[in-house]
Amino acid sequence: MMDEIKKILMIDDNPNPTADMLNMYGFETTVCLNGELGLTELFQNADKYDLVLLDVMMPIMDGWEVLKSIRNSSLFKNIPIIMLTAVDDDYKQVSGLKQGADDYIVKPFVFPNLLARIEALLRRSSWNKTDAKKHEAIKNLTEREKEILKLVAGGSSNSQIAEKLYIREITVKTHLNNIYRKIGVENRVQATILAMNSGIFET
Amino acid sequence: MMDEIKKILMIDDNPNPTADMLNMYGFETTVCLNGELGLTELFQNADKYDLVLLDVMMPIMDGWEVLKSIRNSSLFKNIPIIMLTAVDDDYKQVSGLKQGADDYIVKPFVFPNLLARIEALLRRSSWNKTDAKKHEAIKNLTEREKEILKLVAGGSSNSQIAEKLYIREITVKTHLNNIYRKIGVENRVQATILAMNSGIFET
DNA sequence: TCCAAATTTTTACAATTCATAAACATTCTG
DNA sequence: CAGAATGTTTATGAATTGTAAAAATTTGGA
Repeated sequence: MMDEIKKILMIDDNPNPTADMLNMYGFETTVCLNGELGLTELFQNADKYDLVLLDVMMPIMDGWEVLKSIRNSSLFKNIPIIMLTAVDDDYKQVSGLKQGADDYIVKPFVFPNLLARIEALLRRSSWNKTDAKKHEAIKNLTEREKEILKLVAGGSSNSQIAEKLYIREITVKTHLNNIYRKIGVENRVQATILAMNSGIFET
Repeated sequence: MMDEIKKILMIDDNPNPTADMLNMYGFETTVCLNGELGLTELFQNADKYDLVLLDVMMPIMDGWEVLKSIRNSSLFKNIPIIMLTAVDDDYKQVSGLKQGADDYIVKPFVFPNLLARIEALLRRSSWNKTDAKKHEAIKNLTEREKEILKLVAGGSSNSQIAEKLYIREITVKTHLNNIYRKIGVENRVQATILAMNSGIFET
């Protein structure tokens, strides 16, 4: 495997010059100027980012709320998150770590300090985009495939699925094999687990 | 099916005379004097109760917190809950309904009023103790069976499970069949779904 | 200790699901 | 319209999973 360029999602209404500096140091930094945009960007590109930089002080939706939303998604249980706290508020920092931040840094900060923390976190992080990639893959299934996956994840057998969809059982099998290949799993149980965790069937 | 006696869980630090009245009207009412006891009782007898009466004004853990805890459990997504609000606080009532209460009644109330709401709710409720029974059944599996179910719900195949537990694959199959029978499912996907929702593997 | 019950393991056979490859119809898109 | 993507169908062998009955082991109480 090659060492890829690490991608950082920076959610901050005032990201400069940090974002530019990070890019100069070899990262690829995407900036979102408020929490909602940040969440949308992250959720829509689940397999893209290696780390999130999250500012606490933002209008509308503050960093703690964004943090909670990210961690509430089973998809992002492990993505590294560094909080940028504007004030040296010990209580909040501790509660932030409790809520699932991996580290925090107090603003204003010295850039090498941030850099060191980012690199340390990336080094020891177990965050692996494989799962996220699979969730992405689920979203990219065709409608028919999603329909079938949904039924599988509901506990139906192939023959029951065939009956419900008015197609042959053998067709179901073919679809399933395509699904397994596309989402990178080996059998229907793994597909079920992925489908349940992906949450795409809630809408 | 016979019409069984409906069982009510009343979580209230001052349940009289309501509980007695309900029993006189043919319900079987269990009283818990605070939120924690109530939650424990409910969770330990997941397949017992048909409806929860929940007082808002309680020391330590108020009714809204209890409500949240109940609804947070995937097991009790649908159990009917009536909140007993001590003050006519519109905001709280609305937010309570939003948080998952099915109805509320303002204290002090006229008993027939409560009775009517309970009966209406029970009539139209889709709450069905089947799922809860299955979750109970999972708890009652033997250690070995739980171990195997956990591995199944993790996506392992029978041969992988056999390898991990140092037993024959054929033994795994037998255990699985016993598991299916005990928890009332038909195949490993259904067992997986149940296991994931039961949450018993979090401890 | 000894028995009975529960748990765990094993066997043999039946059924379902999976893998692979190929063809063809339909729908979507530039 | 042509090409691409999607959906359906077929066929066959391999692998995995499910069913039923029974033997071995462990556990707990009389």
